Amino acid sequence: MSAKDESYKHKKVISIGTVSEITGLTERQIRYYEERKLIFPERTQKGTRKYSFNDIEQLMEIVEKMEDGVQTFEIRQEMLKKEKKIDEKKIRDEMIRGQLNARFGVHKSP
Amino acid sequence: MSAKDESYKHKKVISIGTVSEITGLTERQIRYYEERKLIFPERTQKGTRKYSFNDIEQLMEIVEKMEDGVQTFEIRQEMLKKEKKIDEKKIRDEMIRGQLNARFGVHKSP
DNA sequence: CGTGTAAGGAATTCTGACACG
DNA sequence: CGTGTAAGGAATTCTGACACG
Repeated sequence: MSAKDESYKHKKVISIGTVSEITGLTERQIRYYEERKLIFPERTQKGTRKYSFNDIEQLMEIVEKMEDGVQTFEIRQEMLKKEKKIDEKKIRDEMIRGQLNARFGVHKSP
Repeated sequence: MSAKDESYKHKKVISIGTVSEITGLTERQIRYYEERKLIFPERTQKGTRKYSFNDIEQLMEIVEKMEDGVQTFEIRQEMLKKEKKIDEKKIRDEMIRGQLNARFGVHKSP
């Protein structure tokens, strides 16, 4: 996926009414999941929430988990675990990259 | 590009205020370009316009052409020409496919 | 805990029109 | 032709709170 496609997915441009239509959730529910830190819309200057397609996908996953009786608190914990794993992978990758550079790296500026 | 990425690009979910922010155009301008048939937003049930990322890109191109002194009428004509070319290619492709099928095609149902 | 709802206000969007040029 | 603007109305969104359970 190119960087451009990524920007489509992550750019926060969709207002809550549209998100409600797409996901089938009420605005109340969508705001509540934000309160529980499951999604993180941006705000315009005057305070209206803006969501990305990625947020919508996240909401779809939340819906499924809620239907399985999972509580928002647990969903949040799962999210934090996943983030942690990703961060750890990043650190590992950077370490490998750093060591390769230290031994075989090309130094561009003199 | 996968079908999913395509849907991000073409799904009409962005309201005019956001489009205005992103493109730098006034709402007046955006509505006018619609009147001139340069863009085709969808409408919600209650009549508010919804744009896609593709529409935004289209608007960016319009901006450049307008800066070059091209009139909306001419921009529309260019668009129609391009569409025509695409349609012609589609027909050619389908004819080739059809002929291949007629001679060597596999018939799935007996 | 998760969600519905009524309340009041602020911001958004829409249309049709007049204006300038 | 392309765009600005004031006008009036309708639809959207926001917050904080009460309710149920």
